[in-house]
Amino acid sequence: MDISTKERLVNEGMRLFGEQGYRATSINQIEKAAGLVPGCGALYNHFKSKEALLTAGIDRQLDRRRAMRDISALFAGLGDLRTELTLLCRYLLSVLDQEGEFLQVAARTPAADSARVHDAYAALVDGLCTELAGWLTACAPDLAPADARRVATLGVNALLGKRVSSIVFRAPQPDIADEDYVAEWTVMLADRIESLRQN
Amino acid sequence: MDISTKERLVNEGMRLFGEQGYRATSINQIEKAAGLVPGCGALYNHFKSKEALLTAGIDRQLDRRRAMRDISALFAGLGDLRTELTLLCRYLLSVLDQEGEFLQVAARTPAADSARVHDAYAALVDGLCTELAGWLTACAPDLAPADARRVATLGVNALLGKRVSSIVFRAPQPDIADEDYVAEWTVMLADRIESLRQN
Amino acid sequence: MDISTKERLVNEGMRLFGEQGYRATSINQIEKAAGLVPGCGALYNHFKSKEALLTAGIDRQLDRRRAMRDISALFAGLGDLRTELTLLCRYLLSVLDQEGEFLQVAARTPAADSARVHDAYAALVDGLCTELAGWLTACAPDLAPADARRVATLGVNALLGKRVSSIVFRAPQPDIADEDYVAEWTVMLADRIESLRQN
Amino acid sequence: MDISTKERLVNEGMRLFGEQGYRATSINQIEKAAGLVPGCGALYNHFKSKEALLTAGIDRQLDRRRAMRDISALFAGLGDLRTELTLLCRYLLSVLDQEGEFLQVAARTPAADSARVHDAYAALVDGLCTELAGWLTACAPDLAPADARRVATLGVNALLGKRVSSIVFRAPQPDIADEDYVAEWTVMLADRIESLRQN
DNA sequence: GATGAATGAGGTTTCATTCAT
DNA sequence: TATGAATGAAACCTCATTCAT
Repeated sequence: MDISTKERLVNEGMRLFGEQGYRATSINQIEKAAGLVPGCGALYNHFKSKEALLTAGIDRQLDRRRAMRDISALFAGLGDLRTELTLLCRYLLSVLDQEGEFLQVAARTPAADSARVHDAYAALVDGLCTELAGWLTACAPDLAPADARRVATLGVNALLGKRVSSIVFRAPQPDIADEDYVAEWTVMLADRIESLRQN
Repeated sequence: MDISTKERLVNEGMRLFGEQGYRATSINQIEKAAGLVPGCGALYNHFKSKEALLTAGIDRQLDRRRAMRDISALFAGLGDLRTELTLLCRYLLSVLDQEGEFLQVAARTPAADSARVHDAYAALVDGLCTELAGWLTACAPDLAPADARRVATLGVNALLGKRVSSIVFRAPQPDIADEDYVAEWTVMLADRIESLRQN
Repeated sequence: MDISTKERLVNEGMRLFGEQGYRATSINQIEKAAGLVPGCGALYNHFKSKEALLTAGIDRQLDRRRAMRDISALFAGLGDLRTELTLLCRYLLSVLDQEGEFLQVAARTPAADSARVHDAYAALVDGLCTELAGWLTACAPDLAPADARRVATLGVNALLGKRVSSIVFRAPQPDIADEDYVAEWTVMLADRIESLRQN
Repeated sequence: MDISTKERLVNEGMRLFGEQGYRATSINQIEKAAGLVPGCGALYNHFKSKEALLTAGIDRQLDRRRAMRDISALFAGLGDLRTELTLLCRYLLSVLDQEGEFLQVAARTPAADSARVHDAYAALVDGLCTELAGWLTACAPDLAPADARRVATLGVNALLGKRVSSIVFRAPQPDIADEDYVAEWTVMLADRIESLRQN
């Protein structure tokens, strides 16, 4: 029920890193947000340094991601390509949404400040592409691996671009509803896969 | 050959803002990079404040963008949908590459620091979508505007996602060459448009 | 014996503000004078800003003044007008001497820097005039209030002018000893009051 | 008709020194107020340094004061002590008003910044006391010089206190009109002088 | 005589961190 | 575990002054 001080520090730290960037966020701000008296370095009772807090936040995000992995396997075998693609698209979007805070942090934290952040980003995107490619292959076994990979990458990027716009750049694309976007995405990928299978 | 101090300040400022973020970049760094003695506030002979330098940089980027606009009109009328789409895709990627520094700055500058930055981002993406949608409509006049917009947004996002990954998150997707990506993008959009025209 | 850092900061701050003026006094100077390492912003552990330090100093002065108030009541009822006036004159001078540091600060701090300082000054002088006028009335009940006020104001100003010269402008009037000045002041006011009573 | 740049610099410099203090006033402010482009050091075409400008301003004030001196001689010989004292009181007040800007500068400029300022202040007050004492002696030749000096000093201080309150501390004493103050001052000094003559 | 640019010094304030309590 | 205080470094920015034009 009670949430520990350490956890609160990670929560507020990641939130503020996402909003303002790592360098632009002061330890005072984090302490204040976590309900501690700012300026007293209470954070140092829980983390060795500011960077250690960031690392802990990233690691927590990686853990969460690992826990979510392979949920997409549940969607397989429904038989209908379009239905499965729709579910998968929604799944990918929800992953990106869950990673929204992390995406912000990664975007606002230059590689010089934390290599780990950028490794985690690369792993995230690569993981999603691999996941989607694997699913495409599972669902259309006669697809060439390179083809699957190419289509999957484009599919992931199309979703990533949309979410990055709204989450990182805070510029949502309000003229197109998520529903319609998912539908369009599904059609394009399904058509393309069917077209590739025929060759 | 001669490049004015003011221009050098904008150049180096935007470069550093892109690399490190606005807040994380110090005026000393910018002055040093521009060949001035740091710590003397020489920057303030040219700009009222750090934020004014950022604003000048954004405005310069907006000017450059305006100058590039409508070049895509040159590609129209080649007759072959796939050829035109290929050119257009390359054009969009080159625009994003030219805006790379700006994308970095925008990603690393929270809205609280500069609303103008985020307005410029929204204008950029919206402009590209509008441009692409307009081109699709010109090339397939029987396309419903909403359809064109949807396809265009997805197309732009697919490119944006790719470039943001490499430019902002410094996580290129090296397993797929740009050429192949362009080809895939072209095929998917062309197929989709042709499919939409038949209805 | 022990005097807290916060108190030391107020002490030294007010002393330096008095000597040099508020704007001309740097926080480094104050920190150094208070025995802290300058340039580290140690002052900010105790005060929100430079202005907060000034405000604290003014408030402390106001407190001290309140504590001194109405001591003059002790002098009343001696029966002899001249004796009482002499005591009162010495009292007023001692108040001004105690407020010497504050007078310096007020003189050297333009209203734009701190309205509170100038309010405090007005309250001080007005308080002294009121106090003296009240005493005159108590000691010569048939005096018209306006007459008492006028005489009191002139009496206070005559002392204020002398002390401001020496304290604020550092130009003492060494040709006349304080004792003689007090005597002259007493005679002039006593004569005037007696003259006013007869009408 | 045209007022030279140099003169404008002295005018605006003294005005700003009076309002804000010497240290708190920047050369940029003075240049801007004088209609020059700030930050270009145009002031240095006319004065060797900021302090030289202050010195020039003080010297100009001293010149003006010298030009006014001995005007009081005009009032002598009217025969009526009270009439002459009234005129003299008005004269002294007008001198203080004319020196208002200088009084501000002197109050806000610590001695460390300019010894000349404080010498000028001492000379001003001493001059006024001497002038008044001389006039008292001229008008009542049987007055002991020490008596005259004492009364004169008190008289000058009573006016100085009033004007310093309003000019330097910006705390006018609005409950008593200048007219009434002059009348009270006249009566008190006249009574006192007459009383001294009888002994 | 006026200006744009440069510079060393220093202004107020914030920051990450440490330490005694 | 939390806090108040201290500190070195560095942030943004201003200042007085100089110099070439």
